[in-house]
Amino acid sequence: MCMEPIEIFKALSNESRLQILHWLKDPEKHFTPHEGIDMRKIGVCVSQVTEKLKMTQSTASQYLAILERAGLITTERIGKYTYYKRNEDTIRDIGAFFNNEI
Amino acid sequence: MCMEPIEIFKALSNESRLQILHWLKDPEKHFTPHEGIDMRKIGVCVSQVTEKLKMTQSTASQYLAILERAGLITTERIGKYTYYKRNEDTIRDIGAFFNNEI
DNA sequence: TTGACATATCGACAAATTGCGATATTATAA
DNA sequence: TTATAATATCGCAATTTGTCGATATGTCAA
Repeated sequence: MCMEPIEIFKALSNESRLQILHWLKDPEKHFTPHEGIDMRKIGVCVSQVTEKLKMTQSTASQYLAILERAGLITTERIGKYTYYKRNEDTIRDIGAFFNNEI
Repeated sequence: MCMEPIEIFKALSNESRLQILHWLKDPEKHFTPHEGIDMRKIGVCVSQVTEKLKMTQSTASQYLAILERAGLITTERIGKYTYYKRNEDTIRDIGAFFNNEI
């Protein structure tokens, strides 16, 4: 368990980032399909998030980076796409932190 | 269940405020006694928090107000003292929100 | 190699947050 | 009523965050 609660709460202190995390819970439901990729296993790419967010590519990329630095999502580059998906480990840990420390 | 997750996460995005919330879990352990008050039932006053925080009274008062606006603590004025204690309801709700929505 | 697309990063600027000192308000005791 | 202690609020400078447009970097296909 290696996480920075403050960094995590800051990452969660933004409606758009909260939505991204929520959408990633059931990506098939929220994102348009992409290159026959299994979103559940691999994740979704920046373009998909950008479209869904209705914000600029720059902002989407930065928000994903913030979530990643907080440990809430993981990243994997495949070809020219970068896929992001939830990191259930950290999400579980912060839940536990919530119950124990807060 | 009436809470603003963003406001709550912002309130939690600060080391001092996180500590206050944590200290209030077991106030007897963390605060110096005060006027024979039962801290567990009534809470702790701004002066106690100020002393423990080692910050100014102004900052302590503001941080408590932020936690209160987020619904994480409740306030009760008794005489010239204002006592604050945890609001377990909201804390439980945000935990549930975390498990369901995040 | 070049063109085109996907992503990351930089620079900017407004808005929000941090934490403080000074001051206003409230409540009690004398 | 006044002095005093406890708390809240105001105004501030410094820092961080939100969001963008522009540009740089990476990757594949032709």
